[in-house]
Amino acid sequence: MRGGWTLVWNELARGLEAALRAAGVDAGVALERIEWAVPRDRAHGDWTTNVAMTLAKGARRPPRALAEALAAAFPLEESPFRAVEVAGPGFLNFRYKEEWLAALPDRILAEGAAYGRSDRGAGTRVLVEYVSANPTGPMNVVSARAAAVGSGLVRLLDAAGHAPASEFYVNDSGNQVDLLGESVAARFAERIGESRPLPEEGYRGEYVRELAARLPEAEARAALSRADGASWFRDRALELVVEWQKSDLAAYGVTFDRWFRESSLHPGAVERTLALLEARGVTYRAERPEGVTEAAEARVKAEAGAAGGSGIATWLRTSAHGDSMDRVIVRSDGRPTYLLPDIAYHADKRERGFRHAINLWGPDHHAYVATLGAALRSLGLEPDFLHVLIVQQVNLLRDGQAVKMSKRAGEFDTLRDLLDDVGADNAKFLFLMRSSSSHLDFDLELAKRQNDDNPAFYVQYAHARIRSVLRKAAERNLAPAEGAGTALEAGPEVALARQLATWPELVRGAAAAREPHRVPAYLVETSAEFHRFYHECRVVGDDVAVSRRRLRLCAAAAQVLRNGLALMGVTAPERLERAAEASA
RNA sequence: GCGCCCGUAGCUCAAUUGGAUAGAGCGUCAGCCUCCGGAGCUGAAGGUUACAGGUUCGACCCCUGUCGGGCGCACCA
Repeated sequence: MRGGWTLVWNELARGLEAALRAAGVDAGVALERIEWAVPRDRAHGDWTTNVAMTLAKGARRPPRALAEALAAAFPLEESPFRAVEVAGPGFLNFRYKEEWLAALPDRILAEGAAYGRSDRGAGTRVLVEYVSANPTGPMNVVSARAAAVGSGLVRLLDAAGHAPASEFYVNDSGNQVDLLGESVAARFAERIGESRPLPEEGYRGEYVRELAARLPEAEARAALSRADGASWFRDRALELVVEWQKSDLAAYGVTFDRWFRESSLHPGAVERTLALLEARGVTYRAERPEGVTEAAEARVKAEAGAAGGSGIATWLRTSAHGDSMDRVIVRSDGRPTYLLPDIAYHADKRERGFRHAINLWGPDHHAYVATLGAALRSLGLEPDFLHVLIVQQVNLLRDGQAVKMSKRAGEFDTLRDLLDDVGADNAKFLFLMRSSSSHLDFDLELAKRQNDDNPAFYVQYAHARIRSVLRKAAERNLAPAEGAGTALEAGPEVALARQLATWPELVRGAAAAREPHRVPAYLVETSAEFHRFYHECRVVGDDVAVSRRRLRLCAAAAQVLRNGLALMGVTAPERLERAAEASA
């Protein structure tokens, strides 16, 4: 084990290995698959494992008997545990030594911001791509959710010992940006009193006029009269929108290691990828797909009669890797479809050394997961290279009523609107609170509330409250105890210390499952545990020894809250100002 | 028609990758401030995990089917 991290599961694994040897069980590779958990029910101890049940069959011993043997052979003396019990069908339940818990606040404070970090990810390089909103307009609230989840996931992976990088894929080729350029050109013409039609499918939002107003006028006038002026407007509009997106995300506290331009893949990487696919023999030229599942068959027939079947195209055999049908990668007119540069982009990620690509996509792309995954496998990438997280839609509510979002009219709630309304901390906390795969009701009023209706506030309040107590203690020249404290008092003190002890495991598990929403849930629990402790235990009191011990525990709790909030990109305030007007 | 996601307390959501008696917040009801931040805390009520089968020591989780909701099914991106 590298580093000085407090990792209870390392202690457990070491002890268990010894116990297995002593019990004559050859766990072999199974040891890697053993699950350790903090039981939901505290009556079941501080840590539990089902190892006896999972190894029983291989060891040809009844789970209960195996558990008894392991419990007897577990070297408790040098472990953080005073007892191990066998329960139920064969669970092994461990209980902390009092002195181990009493010393925990010291370790937490010594490790500081590193408490909770581990090397379990073994430095695996992971590229997290998120938001990647089309550079054609303002970002919406789903992008805000993706930004919160994506940046949180990157920090979480880093804390768990992976080597993550973040990327925003700028879709700067194709019809959409051409249309944006045309739309801006039309609005610029309108601005200077000339006539240039807004394209049928053009962008009509008010922001297009704002973009037009920010163009350098002389150059824009010149471009307007040139035959090839459209590309000038497209390029300028694109740069303005990308800068706009960058600054909005920065205001939200979200930055990326790289903004990757799709245009950089054309034509070199795209052509190389096509050649590679052809060399692997996974493409063919035809008018119709050859590989089609029975389910998609009817649809293909229907399409053939309609607009489709317009000539000989190049197809990729994605159906060989689980897609419902083969897909066109080069149209009959020779232009690549969106799929080909996407494959090239992901091949590029792999070539850059990333072992996993985690993509956060909107709900409208979930059908594409199977297609891209199959395409990458047909290129020879590892089956587990691509991992897509669907970030589900957000329903904005105001006092329980749906807020209307009409994209057509250009009147929709943008990421910026959201920030201005509820603030970055509240937005991020609430977005991260829920599993990203489930639809989210986001109540704008609740998000601004300064009480425990609002979990972001609740956790920040707990932190500020602790800092306030520490300040109060300092006024009385009371400092937290140094060195190993005396044993904690049974009840709230021990309960709080136990809660703090599980933080590293929470980080590890959340990172492994790629579920950042476990972090805010843990922080809410920890805050509640602190408030309970605070309510029952006078911290700054007459007994100096007790005061200093409790201050130490408080400081450790604040450290854990701060570490958790940092993973979410949420601030941990030293004090909270009371809202100007109290609620009536 | 086909595919994917979802269905958990009145509401919004969890449930440590198949673990022990399914938990939080809100809302409802009943309590707690001579004292460190009451912006808080305690307790109660509230469940056939949509439904029906199956798999096994054990199922909200996996499999099959049914019902209900969302999304997607271009040589668009």
